[in-house]
Amino acid sequence: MKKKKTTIKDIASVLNISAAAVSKALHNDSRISEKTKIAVRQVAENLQYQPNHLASALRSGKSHLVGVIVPRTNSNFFSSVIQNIEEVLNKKGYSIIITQSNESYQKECDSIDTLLYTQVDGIIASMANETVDLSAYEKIKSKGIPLILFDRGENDLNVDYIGIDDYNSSHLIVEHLVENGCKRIAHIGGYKRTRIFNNRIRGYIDALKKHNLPLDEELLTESGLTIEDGREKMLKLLSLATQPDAVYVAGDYAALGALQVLKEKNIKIPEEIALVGFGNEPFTDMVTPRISSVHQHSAEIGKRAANTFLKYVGQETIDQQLNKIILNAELIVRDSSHKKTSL
Amino acid sequence: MKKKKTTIKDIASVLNISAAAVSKALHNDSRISEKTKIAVRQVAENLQYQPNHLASALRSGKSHLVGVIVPRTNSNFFSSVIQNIEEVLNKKGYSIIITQSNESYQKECDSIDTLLYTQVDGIIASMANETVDLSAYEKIKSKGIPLILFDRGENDLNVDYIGIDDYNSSHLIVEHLVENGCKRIAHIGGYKRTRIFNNRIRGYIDALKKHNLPLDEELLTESGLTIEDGREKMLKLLSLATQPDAVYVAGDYAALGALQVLKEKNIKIPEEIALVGFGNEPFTDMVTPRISSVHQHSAEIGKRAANTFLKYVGQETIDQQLNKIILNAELIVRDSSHKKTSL
DNA sequence: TACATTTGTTTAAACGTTTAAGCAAATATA
DNA sequence: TATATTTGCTTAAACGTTTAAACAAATGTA
Repeated sequence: MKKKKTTIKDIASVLNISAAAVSKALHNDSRISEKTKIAVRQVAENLQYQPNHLASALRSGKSHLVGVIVPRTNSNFFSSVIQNIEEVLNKKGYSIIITQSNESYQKECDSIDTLLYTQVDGIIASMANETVDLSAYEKIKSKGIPLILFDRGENDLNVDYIGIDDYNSSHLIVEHLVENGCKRIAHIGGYKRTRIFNNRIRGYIDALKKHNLPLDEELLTESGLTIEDGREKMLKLLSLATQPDAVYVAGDYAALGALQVLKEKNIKIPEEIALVGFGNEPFTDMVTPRISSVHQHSAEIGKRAANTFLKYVGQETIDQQLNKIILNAELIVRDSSHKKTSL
Repeated sequence: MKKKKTTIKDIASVLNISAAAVSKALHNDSRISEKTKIAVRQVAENLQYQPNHLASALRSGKSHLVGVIVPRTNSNFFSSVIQNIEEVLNKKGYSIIITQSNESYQKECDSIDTLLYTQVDGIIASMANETVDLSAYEKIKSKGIPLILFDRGENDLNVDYIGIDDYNSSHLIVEHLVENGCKRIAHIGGYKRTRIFNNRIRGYIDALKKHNLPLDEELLTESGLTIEDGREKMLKLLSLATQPDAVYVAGDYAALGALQVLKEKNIKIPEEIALVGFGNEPFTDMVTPRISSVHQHSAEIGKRAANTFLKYVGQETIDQQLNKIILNAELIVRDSSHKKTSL
């Protein structure tokens, strides 16, 4: 019952030629006769030959494997990014190894170790919320492996980064809310230590200023942006002496939590309080009322990340720079923020 | 700038011992002195030694990599299964390579080839909707690599399978709908060629019989169960001479499509038509009205699948049997099927 | 005819590990 | 004391490829 795998040597011995000739034939080397090539391919087929990646990768020093680290896969954003990375890389003969950090720094370090151990040719990553210590990522750089960050990145690493213009997205949102007559706009934000959330907060603050709205510290909160966080922060906002008339939430899940609270309290959306999320998760279009949100061009981000990696392959020495690709995000206006009364 | 990676030989030459001794020291071999071990570990640390997986895997014949094939990762069910597979396997020193088939047979075949090429120690898979030709899967078996199927499986392959009791789930649903006074229950099903959907259809038919309800062929449809399919099939049901008073949809996305149509037509749910989905995707609890659905114990399925794989590791000859683990599913009753009037 | 080039192949080393076998020194056993 | 066992290491082969170097035979060139 023990299945012995066919190797290049088996093919060689059938044809009475050397293993090297077989290897070259399979790689279509110009110095091998057409006759031999055909014979080799035939025998390979018959014996169900499957090349051994471990051996070729070891010898050639290229594993043709790329590691992808994401906080989680069950968000539409990340799974779409992954899908597009895979699509681009598969075409070039690369496979990807996906790992989830579950927003845990420890898990992220483990993932990096596993990927380096597996001898990946490159790593494309989006950082966990928790991550502040960059030493694990420095390790990747020190191995001379290309590192590409997307969405959740860090300037200090001086590597390629692909993301959307978070700062400007906040401007789009605030502008939209102001146009709909909102004057007291709250922001349920992510943790400032994560660059993208910091940018959204800065954008929010500057946009308020631009529209001559006062910044009320009570209306600005930080959290992990889970559904539960959204509920909690929304309840807090509702308990204020003067409630906001709009809430801009930096993540769709938290926006959903906020929505639930508003509905439970029978607060009219968007008439009494307008709501805008971030990420354009499919469910924003499914709930009632449908939640306005920001589309992050996940497909484009995935493709760009993959192509950025490909730029480095074959390069002798990898000398990475802080090279940012910033895409314009798009505000998708839906029921939750579109006051028909203001038309 | 070119970073040369530290090998076992580098450590050996620093300490003036053989590479073999280093290897053994790192593996805590009993025949190596404590003194040497400490020295080796110290030097390894200093030189930032990272073992080369390719070399050890090639030599030992074990890659400690497991392939996971799913139709897609952006469904809560699959991502939860994956997360649990990973959790169990990581603890035992295995990493996983995730691939998505996107419900395409061709992509599935490519994935299998890639995984075999990568020399994975096993494959855990859920089949694409399209798949009818099993030869790619036979190939896995013929290589003597353990193959474990979950959710979407196939009896003919005679391998381990983990899933829920689809047949009985249909009974639970029909029973629940009957209890809520429904008499004309439609079923928007998946394609019969996929075992799980076939089982749901069989369960639906038998459950109707059990409750003395007539089977009306008009009320039973097959599709790919996308949102669009759900919309289409629902519209068709509404165009019938006598409309159903309940619809059981074999997938949550299609159920969502059906819900949208019902809401657009201002049909009261569940009073006029009750609705039940399948899969318990998070959004079923987010939409209005919240959709009743079947919880598939994704975490448990993931854990069981991983443990089933682990059962085979180290075994000289893999002799797989059709070994089914069938878990009881759970019906989560929500607004869309709970007629308060019947209380 | 003599030499150069091209063609088609072989040989052998290398990639970084693991591991069976061997061996000398130290320690235990009788 | 002589022999057996254990300890701690080394040597060398192996895993399945790739690839530089070598080489014989065929073909081209002058």
